Amino acid sequence: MTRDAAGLDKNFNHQEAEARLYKWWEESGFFRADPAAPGRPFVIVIPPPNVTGKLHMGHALDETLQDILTRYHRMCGDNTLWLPGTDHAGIATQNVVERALAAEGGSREELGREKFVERVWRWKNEYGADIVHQLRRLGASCDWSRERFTMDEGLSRAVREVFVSLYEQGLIYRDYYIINWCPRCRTALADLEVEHEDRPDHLYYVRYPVVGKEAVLTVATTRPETIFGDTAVAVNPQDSRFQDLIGEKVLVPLTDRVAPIIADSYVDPDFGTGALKVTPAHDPNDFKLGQAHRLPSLKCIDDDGRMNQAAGRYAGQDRFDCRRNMLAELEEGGLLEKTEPLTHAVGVCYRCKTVVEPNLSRQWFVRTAPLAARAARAVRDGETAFVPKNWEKTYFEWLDNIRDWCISRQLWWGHQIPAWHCLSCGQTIVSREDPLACPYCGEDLERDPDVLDTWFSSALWPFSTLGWPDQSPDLARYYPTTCLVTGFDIIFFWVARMMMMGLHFMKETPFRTVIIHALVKDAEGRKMSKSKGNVVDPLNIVDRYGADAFRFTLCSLAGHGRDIRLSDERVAGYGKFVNKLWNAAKLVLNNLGAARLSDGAPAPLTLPDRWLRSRLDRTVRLMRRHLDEFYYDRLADVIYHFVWDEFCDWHLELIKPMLYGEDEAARVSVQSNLVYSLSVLLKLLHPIMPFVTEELWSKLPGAPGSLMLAPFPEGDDQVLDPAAEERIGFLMDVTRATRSMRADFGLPQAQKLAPLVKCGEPALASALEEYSPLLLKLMGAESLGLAGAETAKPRDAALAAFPWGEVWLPLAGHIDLAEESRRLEKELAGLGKEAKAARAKLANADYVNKAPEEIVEETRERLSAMEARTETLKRSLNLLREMEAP
RNA sequence: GGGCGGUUAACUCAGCGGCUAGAGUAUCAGCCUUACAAGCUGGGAGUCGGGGGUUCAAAUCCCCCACCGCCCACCA
Repeated sequence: MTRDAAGLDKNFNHQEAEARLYKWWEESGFFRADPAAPGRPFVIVIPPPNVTGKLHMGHALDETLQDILTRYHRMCGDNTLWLPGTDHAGIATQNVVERALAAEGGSREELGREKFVERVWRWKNEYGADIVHQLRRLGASCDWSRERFTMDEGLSRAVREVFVSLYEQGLIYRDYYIINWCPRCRTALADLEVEHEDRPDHLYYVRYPVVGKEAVLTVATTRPETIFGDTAVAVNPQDSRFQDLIGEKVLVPLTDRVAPIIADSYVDPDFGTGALKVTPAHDPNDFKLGQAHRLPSLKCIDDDGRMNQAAGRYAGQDRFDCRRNMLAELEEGGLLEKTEPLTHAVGVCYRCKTVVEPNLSRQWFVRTAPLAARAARAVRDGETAFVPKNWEKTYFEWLDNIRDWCISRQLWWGHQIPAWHCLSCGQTIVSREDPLACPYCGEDLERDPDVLDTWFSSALWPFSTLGWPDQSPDLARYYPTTCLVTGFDIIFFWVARMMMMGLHFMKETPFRTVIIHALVKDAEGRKMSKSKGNVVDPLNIVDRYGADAFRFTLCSLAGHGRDIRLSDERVAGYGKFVNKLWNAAKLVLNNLGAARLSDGAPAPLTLPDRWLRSRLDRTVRLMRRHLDEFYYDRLADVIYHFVWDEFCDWHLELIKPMLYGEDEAARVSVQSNLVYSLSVLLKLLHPIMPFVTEELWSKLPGAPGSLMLAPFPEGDDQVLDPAAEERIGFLMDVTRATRSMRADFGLPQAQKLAPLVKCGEPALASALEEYSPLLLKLMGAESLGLAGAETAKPRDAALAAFPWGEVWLPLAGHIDLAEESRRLEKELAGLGKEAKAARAKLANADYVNKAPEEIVEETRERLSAMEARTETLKRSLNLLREMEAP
């Protein structure tokens, strides 16, 4: 590829530059944080991706938003740390390795616990790094020297310390309870880990003969197989239909057991038959009823989802096979009254979608009430704020209704619970150090086989990664963290639990701001999923359009909504933006003369330069505001339009004549402003588009070191220049009016024009005189004249009216009178409508009296300007009519 | 059952009490103007989901309705 004088290729070669620049940044240690360094801390801990994961759009969005903040604050001179890492993802990872084993014809049971865990570690070390390397492709400026893993030694120590402390404080306990059980994963699940899906199903009406009476009690159930675990039938005590049956007994169908008929107000008389079968071992509600009425619990389904001995001859059958088979038997025996279709919510495992089986078992729980109350209070008191704020309601909703958290999992991959059970005396020991023998009786101990919920260790992430429980320098300097950036799907799973643990153990909120972003959907708004085949691979986008274009796209889409629709066209559009920037820089860099950035900020001399500096300053302020308030979409919008519209379309075009001209003083002034303003643009863009900006920075004469470490621009009242903005605004009006009239009259580009401007304001008129040469090319004009106050508009000239005056375009021989009349009439009509509305407002006494003074004043000014323009247009139109008339 | 969003141009979205409701894409017309045709210039395009209310003023605030989506939930 050919390079120009400034050393720039024709286009930005993102493939080559991204790899090279990232390597340079990383090797130079630019990402590394130093707790001993000065500066206000700015800290983000990454939401750790699962080691099993491949980088998907959700990560890409999440990491991009974090990197934008990180790079911005690093440039602001803050002591910035973005701490990366991965999560061991208990069930997910175990599933992956089990599948691999199965493919080899093995199983984890065959291998045994120790060997299996070794095998998972090998898998993790081999493949777990994938996602971490993929993050680098996006330009993520994480401090890789601090990378952590939820099962590394330090974090494991933190987990153990937390478990033991909570146990000692009575906030962790072990008990029999009905929990959600996944028969496929063969583990308990927390309530949160159960997803509810509406599925079409059936309601079966089953007859329970009443013992010693002719009566039959019919019960409606969706799960007839649990009949084998029935230990009562319940009715509502108010229900007149069943008064004489309360206290009697029924024969449980297909068994030889009898069960009492009990009364409880929980039963809804209007559902089904008003009678409810009670299976305390396999239904949470029934479990409660069982406790209240001291009913026995009878399990009829085993941990693998098969019926047990309680199911008699159905023992060993899968629960759903059993259902089918027993229904046939009920039918035959005349015990099935009827079957109705029913759609209801079925709980399924969030990992494998298997229908969960509520199951009575002994598990470990966290007593959440006190922790949750504190976590809610921290947000109510403003110690932590959500952005956007409305997510706080969701957060409160969950915390205020929280139930105890089941944390034990019957898996092998994870943090094994530090509890030992004495085989002899039955005591349980929970300890920081592995005990050798039972402290109560001296006999042998057996370690509790269960591991902890993956989210238990993630809950500690903001402080465990910084060295806790040790009082490390990192912990002292970087806790609490500043921002947490994540999707709303894990507010409960993760955010709320980090709040609980952080507040409990660190006595301080884990982060000041929680930035909740939308979820990335496909272009049609559908969730991306493998089964739908609509998954877009972020790395494929990066390959095709470059990380910068991709990041800019994600930034521009990251409004405060609920979902983000990613389309290829959008990314392609921002790819063009990268190209635009590249080319603008090429123009600048190839025409700088001797100007160097190290010469310092120039004193702006020419009007276009003063204008640009002023506009740039406003842009800097806006960018900072949007960055500080996390308005990513506005951030992208502001810089996009500044670069494209103001810098490229106007400034560069305005200064070209001076840049290429003979006047050396003007040229040098323009050049020094160019090198300076380009440098500011690159800084502003860098957090969003790190690669192309760094590459251009390296070509900027006199630009020191890496752009990553350059100071982010600040607003400067000295360069705000409203007068320059007004003058350039006026020159733009003239230019646009002329262009527009050319188009309206269909004049070819080759046709040179000679517009005249009539302007009563001396300051503007003098700007026109001075800078009209710069405009000629933009308008395709050969001359641009200033009409004196007494000059009348030539009869054959087209007209454009402005608050400051008029633009006339003499069109001898070209003017189409009818066309010009149409133009003016259209303009007048629009103006008339607007003026009418303004007049109506001002005629309204209520408006004049009640609206704020400045609003009313503004309306008055607008109206008088409109009236002046209307007059001008009318005069011109009358003139035309006279000419048209024979 | 409870809660939260959304409905604005052909498409994707922004605006959330006060300039003639904006942008990108798409579209139409004219241009290869020595940074960029991945470009330049000009234009067209919207009863802001429906209905009611509050207000001097409503896309914006309140109520009702319709449709779409999401989350939470132990009615079998």
